[in-house]
Amino acid sequence: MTITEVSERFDVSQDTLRYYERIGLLPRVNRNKSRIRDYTEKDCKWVEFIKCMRSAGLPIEVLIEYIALFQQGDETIEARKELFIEQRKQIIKRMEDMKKTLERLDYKITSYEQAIIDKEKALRRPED
Amino acid sequence: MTITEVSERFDVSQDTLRYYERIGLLPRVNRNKSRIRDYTEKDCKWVEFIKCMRSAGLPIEVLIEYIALFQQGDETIEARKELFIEQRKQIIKRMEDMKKTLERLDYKITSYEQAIIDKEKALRRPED
DNA sequence: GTATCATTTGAAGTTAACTCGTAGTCAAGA
DNA sequence: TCTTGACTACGAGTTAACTTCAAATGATAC
Repeated sequence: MTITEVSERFDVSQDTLRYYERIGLLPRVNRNKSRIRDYTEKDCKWVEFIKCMRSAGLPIEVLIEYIALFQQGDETIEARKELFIEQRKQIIKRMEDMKKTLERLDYKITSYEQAIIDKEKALRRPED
Repeated sequence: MTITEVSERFDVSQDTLRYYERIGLLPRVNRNKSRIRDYTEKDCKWVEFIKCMRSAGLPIEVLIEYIALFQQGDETIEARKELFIEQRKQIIKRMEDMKKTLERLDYKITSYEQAIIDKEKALRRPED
């Protein structure tokens, strides 16, 4: 699979794919005889995984650490588990913050709606 | 209220408070006779509001726009409402992404736990 | 066989959101 | 009066995460 195909399939720019590989966020992708990247299904799984984790705000640095641990084999299972538990905690914290903000936005939106209705009512009153 | 007090009260650095004001994210704070900032309760409300919105990931640019609209008065209520509705949509999208990631992390954590248990069991088996 | 086009690498540039550095002001304490 | 410490403005520096650029290479189309 070429970089163009992977880029389109996962909606990640080619530059980003190369960048991820360069910084060790993606395990090194194999090249064909012309030194051009040839992505396997396994590589694609990684891309999809990274996309998912990034969309939840996990920092690249943490993901690099995870990949490194993963490549060291079964000895690092405990460490990987701890890493995920920590990230899980942070996602929950962020979701709580967002929930609070959401409630506040909802309240504001409702108030604004009421204000708009009131304004219209005032306009429709005969004495104006 | 001095900048030190506000900074401590909301856990926002003095630099950030000055920065927010400089870029128009905070309405201009009054100075005393010595040109030193003297925050009112109203100013504090803004700081708290900005902190809340930022914690949910609303971009500074959007918040600047909101403050600008707010300062133009009642004519901008509709625009402010639309701005909030758009941000609301984006927060919900991000929360959904996070929820998906969370489920995936939970699954991984459980698998790792099982793997650790299996490894320990293997160690305890008499034939080893 | 030459033009075109995707791809390669590594370095430099960009953006958002701060954060720091510098030089200067001002009020209070020794 | 001298110094100490908080504060000021504003420009420069930083960090994360990309993105763009430039020069070179290789394959394909005509």
